[in-house]
Amino acid sequence: MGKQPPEASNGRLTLLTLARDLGVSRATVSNAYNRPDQLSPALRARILARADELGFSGPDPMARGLRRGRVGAVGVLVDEGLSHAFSDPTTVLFLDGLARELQLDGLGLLLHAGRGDGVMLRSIRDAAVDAWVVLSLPDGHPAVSAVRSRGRPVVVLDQPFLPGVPLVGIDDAAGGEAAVRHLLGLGHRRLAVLTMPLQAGGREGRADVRRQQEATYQVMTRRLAGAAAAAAEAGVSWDQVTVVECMANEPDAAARAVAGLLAGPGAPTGVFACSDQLALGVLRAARGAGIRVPEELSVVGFDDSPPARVAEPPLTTVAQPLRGRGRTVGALVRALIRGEEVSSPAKSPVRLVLRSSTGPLGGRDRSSRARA
Amino acid sequence: MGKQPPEASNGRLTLLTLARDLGVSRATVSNAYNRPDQLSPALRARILARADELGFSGPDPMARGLRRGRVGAVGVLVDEGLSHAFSDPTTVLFLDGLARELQLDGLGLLLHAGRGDGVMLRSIRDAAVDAWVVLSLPDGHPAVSAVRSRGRPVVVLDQPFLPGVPLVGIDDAAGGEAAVRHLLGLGHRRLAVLTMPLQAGGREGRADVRRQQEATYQVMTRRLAGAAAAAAEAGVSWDQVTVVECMANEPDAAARAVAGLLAGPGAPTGVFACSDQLALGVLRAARGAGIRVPEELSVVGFDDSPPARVAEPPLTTVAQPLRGRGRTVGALVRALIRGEEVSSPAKSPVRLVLRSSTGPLGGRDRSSRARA
DNA sequence: TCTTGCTTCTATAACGATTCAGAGACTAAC
DNA sequence: GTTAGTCTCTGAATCGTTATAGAAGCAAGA
Repeated sequence: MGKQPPEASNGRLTLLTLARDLGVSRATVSNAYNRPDQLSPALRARILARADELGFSGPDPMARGLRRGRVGAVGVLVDEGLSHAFSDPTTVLFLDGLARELQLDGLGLLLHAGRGDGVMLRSIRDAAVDAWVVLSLPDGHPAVSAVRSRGRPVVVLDQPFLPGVPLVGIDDAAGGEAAVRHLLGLGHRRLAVLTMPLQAGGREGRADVRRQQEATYQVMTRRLAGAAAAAAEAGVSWDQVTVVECMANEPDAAARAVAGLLAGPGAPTGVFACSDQLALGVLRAARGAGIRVPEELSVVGFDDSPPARVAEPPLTTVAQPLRGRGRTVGALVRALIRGEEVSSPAKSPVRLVLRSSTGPLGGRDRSSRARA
Repeated sequence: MGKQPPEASNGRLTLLTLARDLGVSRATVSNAYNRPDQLSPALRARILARADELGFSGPDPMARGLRRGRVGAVGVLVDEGLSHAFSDPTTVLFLDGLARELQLDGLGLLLHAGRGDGVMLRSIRDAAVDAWVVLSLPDGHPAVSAVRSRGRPVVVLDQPFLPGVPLVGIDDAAGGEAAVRHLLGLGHRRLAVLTMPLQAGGREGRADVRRQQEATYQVMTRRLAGAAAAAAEAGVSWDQVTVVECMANEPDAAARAVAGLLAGPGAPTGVFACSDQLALGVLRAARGAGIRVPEELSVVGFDDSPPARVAEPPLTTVAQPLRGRGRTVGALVRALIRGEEVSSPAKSPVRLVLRSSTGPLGGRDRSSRARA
């Protein structure tokens, strides 16, 4: 009998308390929870039964985390507030896929939302997590460097690009190209493109080429580049295409941003909205202005989120694997936590889903053309 | 010079590494981060600068958590999957309010979703959190007892009721009563009530009184009781009111559940849906069946969630403070973590918001009656 | 009988920080 | 010159667990 550890008269229930009570060692109690093969089934049963009796709910997660070097949680960094993030079906599906995948290893999701202010940075410094997932943050967002300096594995969705950090993304340029090519193919020449905020904070209104290139949201830059490529291919100068930036990735913002445009002279006959959320806003604005879709106005969205399917009319849109991206990111995170080396997977291809929000220029055809 | 701690040649950067490097004690480095008043500004600056240089991102959260007894995270328990929870605007707003309030103390949100299976229970046991928030879980959900046994503060939203555990809720009965009284006041006598799942799993179709009373979701029980009280008051037997249970709290589920009802003989002229999500489904079903709202059918929702305002037509609904409930719960959690004693606040009152989805029986009035 | 091996359990050393009591040095007051 | 007080900083104890090495007991094989 060596030096006795101090009396655990603390009140708090610990492994030691239980061990004393049962007359066994701490290690044995620990093994009862973590390594059943290390002790006789009979003793294990006795320990667990007594634990239950005393109301001991197992080893303290913090101490275990310290000792083992992992806590079983993954930090998720999202832009803006939570309600903002959650009101976007795209994000929600991503998180769902991510959570499902991580649950395979019993990993939880620790959400961090904010604009990168002091509070957010502090909570990043202090967060007990095994890895990080960065969710479409703009280049230069302070939270990103805060996360990197924590020295834990990181996986990025869409952006920013960080050397040596796995990134899961899609071929945004191809998506933008497909959308605009589709509109051009239907005969539309008076085009408008609606973008999410191009820089943190956002700004409502026309975005000239300069603003387009200065965008800190590369996803937008790439989709616009694709759109421009399609235009060039059809001999349409990019200058003739009205690019409008919205204050936020929400239907309301889009509806506000296009209201004037749709009513004005030389209104576009085809609109490519860089997200379904924005496209829904366009539909709403059109309905408000008495403009028929697709007879008078064709609208293409991006994402193929659930609301796109039930929209009135159902949206033609660029589909990307939403929940699937979550699972992919989750799988990478799990591998990184296991200590494996991983690299960015190939960008998922995108695919244009044709529904009823687009039609030939001047078309009067009301028949359903859904070929999804 | 007493016994030297072992060489920190580990590779990993710790307080000790930094202390050695600078020729100061661990305690001083710790103070540089946590108690600036405990050392000279000059030394503190030197320490932080050197930390930055070496890429040391501050004290290890796990070790700090163990020593201090808190980690800076709050566990949130939600029913079903995350996507399910997030697709409900009510939940999203609640979480947003909760996150904002918790952020005041630098607390993050650790999400746990699931049906109470082994995986979920295990992740509850292993989660490093300072407190728990239980989000409308049915009575007897296994996750609830798992959480309670962890011995940390708990706050419940809506249900289940747990002795000694603060609960934030609203006056559901009054809400149900107001909704049905409103319909009765407009002259409606053929009524239907649409409920969310009454028990875990849900079931689609008519719910007889027995099923209503066996509901494990007390929120439903109470709203139904209120509705029944209003009916009784007007001399309408509860038996004459068609109560239909939906498979899920989603518009689609509601639309499916009422499709037959609206088409059939003796179709109701007034519907009280126990949530806006369900009410939206009713609107959709009505539109699909060519039934005009409110001329031929009046619909009342519950929650006053954002979609209710932009619905077509805008929903008459029972308003409850959505984001506000999140803040209230957050404030309670913060107080509990500080060690204060708290008790359940009074149930927030509810209030009927009149919009355009309800009208007098047989009414043909198309003028806007929004008085919200 | 001695060795070998297996099973079951224990003692002890980390894990990386925070906190408390106090050591020195220096200043201010008497 | 002594005492008291203030600033800085340090040493050691502690948080509750897991991992490692090894002890004790027993059975089997040579």
